[in-house]
Amino acid sequence: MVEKIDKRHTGTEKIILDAARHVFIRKGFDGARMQEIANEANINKALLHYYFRNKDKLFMAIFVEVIQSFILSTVKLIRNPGHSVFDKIRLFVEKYISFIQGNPYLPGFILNELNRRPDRLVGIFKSSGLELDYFYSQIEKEIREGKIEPVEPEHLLINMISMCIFPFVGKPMINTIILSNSEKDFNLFMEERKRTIPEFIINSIKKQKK
Amino acid sequence: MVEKIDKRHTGTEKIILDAARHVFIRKGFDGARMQEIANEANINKALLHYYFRNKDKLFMAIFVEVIQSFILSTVKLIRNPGHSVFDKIRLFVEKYISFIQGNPYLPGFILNELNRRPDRLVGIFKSSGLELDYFYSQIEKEIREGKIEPVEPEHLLINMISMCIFPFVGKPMINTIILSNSEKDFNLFMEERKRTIPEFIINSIKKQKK
DNA sequence: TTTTGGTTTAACCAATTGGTCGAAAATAAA
DNA sequence: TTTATTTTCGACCAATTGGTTAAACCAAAA
Repeated sequence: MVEKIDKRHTGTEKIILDAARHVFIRKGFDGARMQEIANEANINKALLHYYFRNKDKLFMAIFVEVIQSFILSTVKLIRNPGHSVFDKIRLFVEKYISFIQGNPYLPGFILNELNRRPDRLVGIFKSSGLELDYFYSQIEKEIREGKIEPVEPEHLLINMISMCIFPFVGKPMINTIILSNSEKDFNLFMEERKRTIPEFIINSIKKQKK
Repeated sequence: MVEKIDKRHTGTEKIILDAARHVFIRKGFDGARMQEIANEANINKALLHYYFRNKDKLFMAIFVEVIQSFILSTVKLIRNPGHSVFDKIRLFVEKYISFIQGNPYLPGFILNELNRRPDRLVGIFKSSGLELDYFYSQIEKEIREGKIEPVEPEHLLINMISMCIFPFVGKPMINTIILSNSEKDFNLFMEERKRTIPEFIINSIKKQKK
């Protein structure tokens, strides 16, 4: 109990936030216990309330932070000009999956809380400057230029995101159903998907040579 | 409070299960309250414990039921012989999305509980006779016959399931980000996907004419 | 009518949980 | 050093929650 965690140059506030993020992501809002967060931060429970008045405030603090980091990783990729749609698809899938591999419980956490209290979301999203129009116009432009087959941009985007995120949310299911018989493990499967998904998408929308 | 819900030919046990299913799916295990379930069933809280010894037992009862209904709707489609892979893809997407439209909170509930207590899952899945080998062999057969391009069956299946389920899990996100500017609503979007997804998949794996 | 068995209820209990309070350290200001 | 301010803590509280109990209810059998 004595071992003080290396504080670096950060204060108690940061320590609390780190602990809270861990616990909330593992257990969700309802499952998380203030005491558990306090333990993980090696501090007194009363301190939580000293820095963040109540559980709700503490939760929102990390929820906002987490969602914004998630959105940011999306925006950067999609907005970048100078890449063709195909390039962006390859880049997006590769980087997005890698990002989630580093934070495998993020999607489940976000999706769960999103559905439990949808109202809380809107403001966060609006304020994080997610802008998809540029990506949509680029797709429509390349369709007109005959580089790719006609597709609905919204569906293409959702398809791409679905195929990247869903496996992480459904990981226990996939492990049981899909990979049970083979000796393949989940991480290897997701590595394959970095190659497999862009192939799959591009194959579908690239202009056919008749 | 007096209005007795139509019991049909079922007893209190069924009434409790129905109430429990509603509350658990809405709130998850941690968020659900025995009292709330009792209220929704118009019975005394002690009765819950009389029929199902404790919260855990009650939860497992409905969890198993729900998962099996979900799996069953998958198995039926995939196993059916006499359909080509393309037919099955069209049928699967159409029926699967329709099924979830009728139970829109099922995927979120299942995925969440799956991740919270993965261990509980395995047994349920094993006992529900999910068998994918037939589908895999059929795909490999049609690849050999030159009907479809070479693809990894596991990835194809996960892609298909991802594109169907994910939008429901991420509904609040989609509503905010994707459909906010257009007047399109979510249900219409999913109706479109019944056409859009099979098109997208088949386009990707159908044999190219050079 | 009395008995018997399962069913239902109100009242209660112990444990947990989010949150508070006043005092003690620790730190900064004077 | 003395004083004021901020940070940390142990102890406590009120409310909630899962679970129990003993008694009441009620239909069918005896």
